[in-house]
Amino acid sequence: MSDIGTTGQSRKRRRKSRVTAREVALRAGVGTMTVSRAFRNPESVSSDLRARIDEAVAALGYVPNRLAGGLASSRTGTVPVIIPSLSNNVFPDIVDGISGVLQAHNLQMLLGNTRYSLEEEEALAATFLSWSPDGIIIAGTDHTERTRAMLASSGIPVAEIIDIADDPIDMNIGFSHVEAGKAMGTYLLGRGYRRIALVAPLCPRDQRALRRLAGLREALAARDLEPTAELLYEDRSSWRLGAEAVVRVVAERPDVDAVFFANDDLAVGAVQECSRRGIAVPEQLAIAGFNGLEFASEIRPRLTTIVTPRREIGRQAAEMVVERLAGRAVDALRRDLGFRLLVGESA
Amino acid sequence: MSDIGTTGQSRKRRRKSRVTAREVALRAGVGTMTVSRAFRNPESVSSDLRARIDEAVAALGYVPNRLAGGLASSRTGTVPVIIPSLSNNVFPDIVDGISGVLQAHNLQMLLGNTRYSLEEEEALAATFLSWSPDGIIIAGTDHTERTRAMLASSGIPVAEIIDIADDPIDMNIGFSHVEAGKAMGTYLLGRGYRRIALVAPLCPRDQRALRRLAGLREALAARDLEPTAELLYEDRSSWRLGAEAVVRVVAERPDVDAVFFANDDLAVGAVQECSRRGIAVPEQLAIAGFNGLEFASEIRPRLTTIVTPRREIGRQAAEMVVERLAGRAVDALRRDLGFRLLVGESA
DNA sequence: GGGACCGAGGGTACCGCTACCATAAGAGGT
DNA sequence: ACCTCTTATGGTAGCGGTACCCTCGGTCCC
Repeated sequence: MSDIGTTGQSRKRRRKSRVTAREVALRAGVGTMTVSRAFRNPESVSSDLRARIDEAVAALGYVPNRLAGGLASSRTGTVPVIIPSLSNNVFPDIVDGISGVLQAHNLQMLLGNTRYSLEEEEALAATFLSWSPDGIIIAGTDHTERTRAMLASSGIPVAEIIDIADDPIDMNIGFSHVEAGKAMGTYLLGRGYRRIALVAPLCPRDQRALRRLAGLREALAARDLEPTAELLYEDRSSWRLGAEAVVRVVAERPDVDAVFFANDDLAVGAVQECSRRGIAVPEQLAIAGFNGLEFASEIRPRLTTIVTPRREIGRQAAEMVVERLAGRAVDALRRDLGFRLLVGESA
Repeated sequence: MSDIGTTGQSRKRRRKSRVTAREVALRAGVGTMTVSRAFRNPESVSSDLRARIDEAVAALGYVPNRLAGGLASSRTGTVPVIIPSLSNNVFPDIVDGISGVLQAHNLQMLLGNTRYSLEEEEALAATFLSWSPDGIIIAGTDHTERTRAMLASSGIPVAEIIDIADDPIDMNIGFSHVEAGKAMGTYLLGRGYRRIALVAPLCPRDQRALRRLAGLREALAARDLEPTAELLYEDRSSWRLGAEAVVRVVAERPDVDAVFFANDDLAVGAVQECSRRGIAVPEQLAIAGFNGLEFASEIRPRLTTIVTPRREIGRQAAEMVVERLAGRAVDALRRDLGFRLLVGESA
């Protein structure tokens, strides 16, 4: 043991050697804790020291290591958001609402995409939780048992959004898709339509879309009616798919007088296709959509649809998480933000 | 001081006391290192011990703490993606391309949204870097000096995407927006249009949109022409904005025979508005868009636009980052994936 | 048969920061 | 003048893994 390890530093395993708080502290002639404080709560450090620290930080290009900070404090300032899709305009709106609030509170949003798979959702939840997030926002109320268990036992604020359920894991902000579907059904019935077809994507399993259909079916059942036809597609929603669907409906069930599409993308595609084929909307065939996306009101005939409070859902969910993190109790854990029937000319 | 702090463990600051590797190791009767190996490289652990560890993990519900792992190894398995917007369909496509590849390689994608602000971009880059990411993908080639410096000195693979530049920070995958604009200009000129108006959003500063306009202007200049009118909007692109823009153009410059919109959202809104107002497209007014979004081909007249390789950009960028992380050299650091002129009926 | 070699497994010193103290220096009250 | 009460600052022990060694038993080969 003459020369092995005697240098005392050759065995260090460092690779990148970023600037650390200690180096800043040395240069500024303060303790590391003061550097730490200067970053997290500048007012608690005298302006003299703060200036010296600022100088050192700038000179050395110090960037605090969040991993170390998170490990030590078990607070990371992150809030993962788990959603099933990005391609649909629905989720970007929600995410926008969330990120505005989180950003204002210095929280970092992490986005995860499940592609409508509960297995991927579970994997994402596990991954995110292993990062010790401060809170978590997740779309939907349908999860695997393990996902529920993980979230419930995580001890952090959990907000399930978009849909509402009777037994949320923790907080729940959204609206009832069943009620929304029912409202559309009631409206269509009120307009005199009786032979109604339903079209939905499954993507592969969009529970909320199915719930909207269920609500519409309920409305029909209340009048002893049932859907004249039902089309469920495995593919992603798109204008093209809506166009195909409406063609199929008309071909297979010419008696149908109205079609409810589970989302606006399908419905708009259908409206366009009808205009191409000379099918009068709504005289020959009424068309209704869901979500109230911008373009629904830009086509002619304007789409009759259900406007959903997407941005508001995101905003409130994020605010509830923030409240919780601030240690304040949140009053209504379960919030039904409702929806609005937008009557256009298509139905 | 009879009972305060005398127990010797009450002073520990633990709060959540998650299950740790040590507990798993104890239960399985192995060392912590073996637990660690069992997670990262299962083959290197004998099947006997592995089984015991698996049992303990399941029984205790152990989830490794990524913060600790990342701090110790300085590898976190994360790749932040910084984009300017989500509302536009353009970015979800790119993100999809990226996330598919990253997911396949067990890398976690983190999404950041700059809202087209270079300041927010800088803040995001700093935040993400403080999480010790393995690589980073960032939209665009225009950054603040500090952003460039941070990324360049980070020592991790950096992929700038969508646009191409002469002096990328590291890797660069995209296409030339100038060339794309020029291609559209050449096409429009070839079709006989001479009095061309340009419309773009700034959002507030979408450099790529401006470059497309610049390219178009170049094409005009080659024939000693210049744009008949230019409209730049601060608002986000939308159908409505496109509709407003086309109305304004027609009102203010009735002599305009073609309008180039910097993106399809605007262009489609314009086409719709024209059909509402009985303006014949393209006979009275030709309309061209940019991006090749799905709905561009679903309206009538079909939009003439430039199709951009969005998903492919995302895919290749992610793959280049993955290659680098695997220690392999990437052959072409700078890749121009080109674009495609899609001739519809609108111009 | 003995030593080099190999691969599985374990000990332990870190990674860089922050919670929890302890300490020191004023401030203020009597 | 003395003592308590703040307020500003620093020391230090973790947070929970992993890199870097090291040991140990078995193989292989001369």
